[in-house]
Amino acid sequence: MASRAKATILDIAREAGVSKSTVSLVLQGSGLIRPETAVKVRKAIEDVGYVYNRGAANLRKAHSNVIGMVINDLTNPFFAELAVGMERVFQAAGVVPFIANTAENPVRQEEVLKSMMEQGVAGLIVSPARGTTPGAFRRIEAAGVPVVFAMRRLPESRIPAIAPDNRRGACLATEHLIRKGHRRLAFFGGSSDLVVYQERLGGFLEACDAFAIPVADRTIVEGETSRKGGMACLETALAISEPPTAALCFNDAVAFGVMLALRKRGLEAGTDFAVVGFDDVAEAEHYSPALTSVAVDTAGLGERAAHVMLKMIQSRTTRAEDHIGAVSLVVRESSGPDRNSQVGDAA
Amino acid sequence: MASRAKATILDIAREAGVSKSTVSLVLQGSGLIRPETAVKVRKAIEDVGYVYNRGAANLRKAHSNVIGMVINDLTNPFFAELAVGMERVFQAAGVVPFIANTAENPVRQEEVLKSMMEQGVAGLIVSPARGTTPGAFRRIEAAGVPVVFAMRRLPESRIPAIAPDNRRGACLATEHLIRKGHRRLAFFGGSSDLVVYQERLGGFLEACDAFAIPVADRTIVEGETSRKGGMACLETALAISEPPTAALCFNDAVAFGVMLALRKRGLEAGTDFAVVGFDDVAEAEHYSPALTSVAVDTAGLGERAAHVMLKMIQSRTTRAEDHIGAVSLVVRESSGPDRNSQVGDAA
DNA sequence: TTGATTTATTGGAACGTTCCATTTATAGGA
DNA sequence: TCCTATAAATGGAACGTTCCAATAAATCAA
Repeated sequence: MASRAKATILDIAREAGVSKSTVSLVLQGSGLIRPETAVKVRKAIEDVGYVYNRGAANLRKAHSNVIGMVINDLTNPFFAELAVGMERVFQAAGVVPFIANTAENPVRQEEVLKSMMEQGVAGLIVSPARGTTPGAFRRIEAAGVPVVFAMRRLPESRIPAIAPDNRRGACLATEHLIRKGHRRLAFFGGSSDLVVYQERLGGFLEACDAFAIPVADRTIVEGETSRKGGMACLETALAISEPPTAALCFNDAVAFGVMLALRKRGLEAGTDFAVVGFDDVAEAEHYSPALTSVAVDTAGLGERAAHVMLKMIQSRTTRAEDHIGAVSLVVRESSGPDRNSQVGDAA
Repeated sequence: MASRAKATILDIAREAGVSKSTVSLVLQGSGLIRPETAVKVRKAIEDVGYVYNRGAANLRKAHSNVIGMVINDLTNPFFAELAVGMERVFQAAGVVPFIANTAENPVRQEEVLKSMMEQGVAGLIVSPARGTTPGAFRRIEAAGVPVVFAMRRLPESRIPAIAPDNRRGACLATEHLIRKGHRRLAFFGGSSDLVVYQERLGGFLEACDAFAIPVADRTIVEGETSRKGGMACLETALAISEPPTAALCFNDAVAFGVMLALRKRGLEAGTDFAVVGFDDVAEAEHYSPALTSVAVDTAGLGERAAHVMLKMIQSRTTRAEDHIGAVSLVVRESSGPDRNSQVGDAA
């Protein structure tokens, strides 16, 4: 089974008694080949244990069938879901997406992008690492390889982005808290170097403005976008003189951290302090108490991003429109009314 | 910036006024080149926006610098952690791992493996999808590409596997439950087509035997390895006449499902029913109640797998030894004593 | 039968690299 | 000065494909 040195198209040609061109045609499923010849060739392919050399083929074929997905944190189930959504549509299109993780490290991201370019990817879907410099994609754009940003965008960049309506989601969630009677509100986690952060915080402030919450009653605590970060945020916020009674968190991970910190203090999320998350990861529903969160349809955004990418490749363009995904607030147990408020549960 | 048609080594040569061979040497960091020449060439590379064509290079260079990681379920944070562990060591070695997800689908896995082979990977680290046929890797082995299994192994295969000591972990956990006074024990989730399942169940039964638990008091419920599966398992188990008072779960996802189902019934894990998970994902610690689980050092296993792979590539072999990782039981709140037992909390 | 048309098949020239065998330039020793 | 040794740079032949233009075989119309 299979000779030592790897078989090429010529070995197959010899084995089947045809020319290399014929073998190539069969490999591409050309209709020009007489069926019986094709069968003969295919048998030879089996016999010699041939594996197609896509590198060699790409040397002639202009573009490849691989698309790169560069993701900033695979450990976050949120991004894993995104990846899965994309894969679904790529699979149907016969493209194989290769995923790489940058672990939120711009240097690593640079390496990964370089490697993918060298590999000759047809396109790149990227969720950029925090701190990515605007110039990081200049060379890739110059090379004419289409890029789409997913979930995150870069401050000043003409690269199309697929992202949820962060501002509206945050606004919705904040309104919800205010309607529950909360008047001293916090925004927990994230940092201002992320566009997403600015959008979400913007929505929070917009709602505060709309309901005339005094600036003094808005507590904003930046922090890591992780459980640990969330725990720290709560501690910081409760230490101030007139602490908030409710918080919108940058994402669900932060929210889980906040809930954990509450429990450690003997407080209960929902009754003693209202918590709302963002992203609505699968876990949110199963937490105790179940987490109120802004659902962003992660897998759907992944599919959308993949579609945009395919279209860009097909039409050989490097431009496309941004896409803003609809969001909705999923109210669960973690966002109860303010205990000291007269307003109560209404609305 | 960057001409339209993509630049090649020859364009650089022309630009820098040297031969293509010189450029190639510079690209490989050869010491044979006079430093000033190298500088000149590197400048030209920048100027023309050159991107290295690894496909073309691999045509001559025997083998590439990319390693494929084929993972059965990226959504499971457990596997994401594994991937991250591997990436750490590959990065240090200057190899870029490309990850692909098979979504637990053998057909998809076949496509993914084929695609990676065509791409000319130097090696493959695989966590095989459920239902993988033993022959799936025959061609890859025949082609001389090293393969390592991570976390899962195949029934009859000479491919080296890196996996935790499942049997011992299950045994440890079961002993713990028995020492807590439980006498009617369950094993929840998973299915017998997985080697891992057989090992974990084996450990469970071994401990049962050691403590002379009657066969009638052992409840084994197969099911999906997800929260949903766990919920179903509990329902099934509680429906029988003498239901178990404790369960070892196939993995943490199942355990979370069991805890959720308990809460829905108004029962509390730890006090009303003891639950032990397997894998000790990050979430386990933060759950409420915190989940007792068997820690397997996921990232460590990932690193180990990556090291084995690098060694195989280096020594051009396709064989290596299996690796069995140490496990330990992390006792938290979910595994309280049996309420009706005299034995109590001792040990 | 002959020429035109269609259907199958085929050689050969790319594609962008690497690497070996040479050539050319530089320096050192007599 | 010439010869040799070393250092630096180079041309050309691969590598495994694709694709164009060309050939060969089969079919058809006259």
